[in-house]
Amino acid sequence: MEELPKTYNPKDTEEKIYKLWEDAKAFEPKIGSRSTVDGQRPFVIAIPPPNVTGSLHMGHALNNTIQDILIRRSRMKGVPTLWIPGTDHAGIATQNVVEKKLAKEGKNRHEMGREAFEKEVWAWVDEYGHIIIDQLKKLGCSCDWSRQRFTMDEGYSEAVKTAFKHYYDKGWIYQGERVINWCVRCQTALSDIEVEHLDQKGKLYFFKYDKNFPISIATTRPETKLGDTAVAVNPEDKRYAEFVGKTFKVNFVGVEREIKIIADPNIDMKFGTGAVGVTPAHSLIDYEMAEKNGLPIIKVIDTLGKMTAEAGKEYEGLKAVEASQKVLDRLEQKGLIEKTEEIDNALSVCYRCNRPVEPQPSKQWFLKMSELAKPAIEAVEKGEIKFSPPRWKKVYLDWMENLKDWCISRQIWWGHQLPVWEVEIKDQRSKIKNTIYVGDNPPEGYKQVDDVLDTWFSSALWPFAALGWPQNERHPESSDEGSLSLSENRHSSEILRSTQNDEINDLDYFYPTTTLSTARDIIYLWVARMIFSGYEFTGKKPFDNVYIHPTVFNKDGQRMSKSLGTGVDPIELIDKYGADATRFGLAYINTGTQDIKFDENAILASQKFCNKLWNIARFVMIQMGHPEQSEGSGSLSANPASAGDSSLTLRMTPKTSPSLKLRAASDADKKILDSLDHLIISVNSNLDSFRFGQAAHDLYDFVWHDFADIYIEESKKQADDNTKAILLSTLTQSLKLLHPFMPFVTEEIWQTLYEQKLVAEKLLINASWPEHKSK
RNA sequence: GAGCCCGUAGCUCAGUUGGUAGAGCGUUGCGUUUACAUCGCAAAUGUCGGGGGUUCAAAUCCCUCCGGGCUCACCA
Repeated sequence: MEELPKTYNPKDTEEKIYKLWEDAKAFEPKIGSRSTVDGQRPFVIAIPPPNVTGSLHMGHALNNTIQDILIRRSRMKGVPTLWIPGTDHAGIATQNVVEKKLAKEGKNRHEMGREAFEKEVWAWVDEYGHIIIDQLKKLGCSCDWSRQRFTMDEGYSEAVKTAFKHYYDKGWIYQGERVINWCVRCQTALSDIEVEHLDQKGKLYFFKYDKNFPISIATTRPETKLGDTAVAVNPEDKRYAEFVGKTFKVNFVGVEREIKIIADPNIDMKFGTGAVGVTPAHSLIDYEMAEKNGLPIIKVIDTLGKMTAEAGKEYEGLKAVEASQKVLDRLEQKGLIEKTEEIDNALSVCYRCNRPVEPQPSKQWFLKMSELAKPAIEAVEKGEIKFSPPRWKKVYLDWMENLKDWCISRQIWWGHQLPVWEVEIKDQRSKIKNTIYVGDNPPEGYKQVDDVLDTWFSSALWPFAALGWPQNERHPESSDEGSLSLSENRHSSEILRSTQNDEINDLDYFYPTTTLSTARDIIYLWVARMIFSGYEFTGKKPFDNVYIHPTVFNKDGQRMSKSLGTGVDPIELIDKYGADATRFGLAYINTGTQDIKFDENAILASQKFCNKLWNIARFVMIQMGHPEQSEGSGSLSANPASAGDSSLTLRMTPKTSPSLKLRAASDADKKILDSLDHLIISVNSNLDSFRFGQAAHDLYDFVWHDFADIYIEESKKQADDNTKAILLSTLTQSLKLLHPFMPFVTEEIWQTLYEQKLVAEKLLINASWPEHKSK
């Protein structure tokens, strides 16, 4: 063992230490028997699988630091602990990335065809999909990499098909024609929550369709008015009461239309003119009104965002914006525009590409939500699943209680193709489409539908599918048929731990998981859907706790965004300050609020803190090993003289044992041991309630001030064996408590302590976690 | 329109059950004594957004207003 250098250098240790853990298989829980420590269930976290296309951002860094803290502490407690990692295929996001790459090469997916395109994406995933995983390792994440999953590996795809068939057989999946959110850029349907609303200034135009029409209307999108088939007014509105039920023929900017006046209680009499032009084809609400009132539907904008033939010859082929201007010009010419107002408007955009969403009538697949929502609401209401901070419970419930059916089909190529095969059977009168769900063998002549499932459909299954559902599911009646031919499946065969017979498998042993830690913006997209999926497919909750971590903004309070250049790259922080400093700093600033304005100083302070700890260790080791060591005498290592002293080794039992407390000879001794006791209590209770920042503050204050500034200084005046024992014990306890936060330095120091026989356990990662016994 | 979060030292933020304001960075002065200059000691700086209320006592609980941010919602 070399002498410890004066300053801690992360670059010398991080890679080496990570390898040490991996070689020791320290991240892989043993599932040999059913018994667990103190009857406790295993502690399990299923990582929010990052997109394969992703690279680590601050949110990831924070979230995965949090998870690793929980995981490492649990492991040290002696509880069987699993952190299961993986990546998400991220349908639209990944397809967009690959399409962009192809565009640079002058190719596009339509020319190359679906099969070739999918190959391209797989190649892309093989080449770049590991990047984010490597970055997680750099951060120090102690995931069990032997269990790593991908939401499109074979076993997982099986899970998706099984889930789909299950819903379909229950009659909850149906195909329907209705107005959905359509992204003109991504060329696919989106679900309601995949649409974001940007506040914008807009213009509200007041006009009449033509001069013979009795009612003025107001709109922000004149071109859509070409598709109007009605005007809706509030039934209470006396101004228009006389017209309700009548139909007027109009010539609207050169296009002949019939407009019926209808009454609808949702119309706000105070807004605009109190009369709304109803555009059934391009507005979700208007579509509903049209259905109620039997209105015709005229589609005037196509899936590319251009005007259709139905919009009229003059407008056909124009982009929506162009058509809008043309309509306005025509109205102007005819003197039909009454006024224009500036208003605040919400522009609907795609959450993946930020381009405007164009509502379109379209035939899509939907999942009925009413039944699924019930147990998911109840579980959270009754506290079976707990949100932390608790206010997110309300956010979750508000959404769940107003759930609409989920549009699950997407018109892209990258994803789980719907396990639906169709064939057209010719009837005498007409053609009838027969839809057949197929597990394995679609009948002759059937063709699989093109659509792919929403990425979140597969993410929703994550906690149990990642653990081997449905293959690992127990079927008591027919257990050993082995009909699943998984032999060719590389991934699945690795994953299916002990599927056979009475041996315990991962799903049995590790599910339900314990804690989910994630960002608030995917409570609906992901968390809610995992909850109802969990109950539906396993009959159990997917996790006990949901921890919603703060959002990390930059110093100016702006959202961190790569494209806007407002982000901070955590990998750069790791390179600059070390992984431990990055982690500790993130934990340190994760206090009460739900927003973090990121300040790099926190990482800098943590780097200094790592160094402080390092030098405390140096000091203690010098005390232990070289009582009379002279300046510059070289190695700290080969001096087992006092280290080998058995009485001293005994004192090294890491718990703040009462025996050690009794030795508190001086006030300083007493004080440091008391403080350590309090620290153990506070760190444990803070971590139990997800108060990471508070735990980090307490650790920082104790180690730096109570230990280094005060006790170490005092210890210099009372250099007896008892003091040494307290120094060493305080150090080892601090290392243990800090290990989940700063795994690398603490392990590195521990290794030196071990080599000097100052501690008994070989790896800190396996050492026992300090608990306050008297409680 | 509904809901949520925040407003404490120049900056970024702590301040679990109410009890005479704290840290890091920055600023000023001193300091190389058995680890650490990525250090130590000391110092300065706050009407705890404004106002009202409860209380012996409020940054901490209640009300209200102002300011900043977020989310949901069928205001065309």
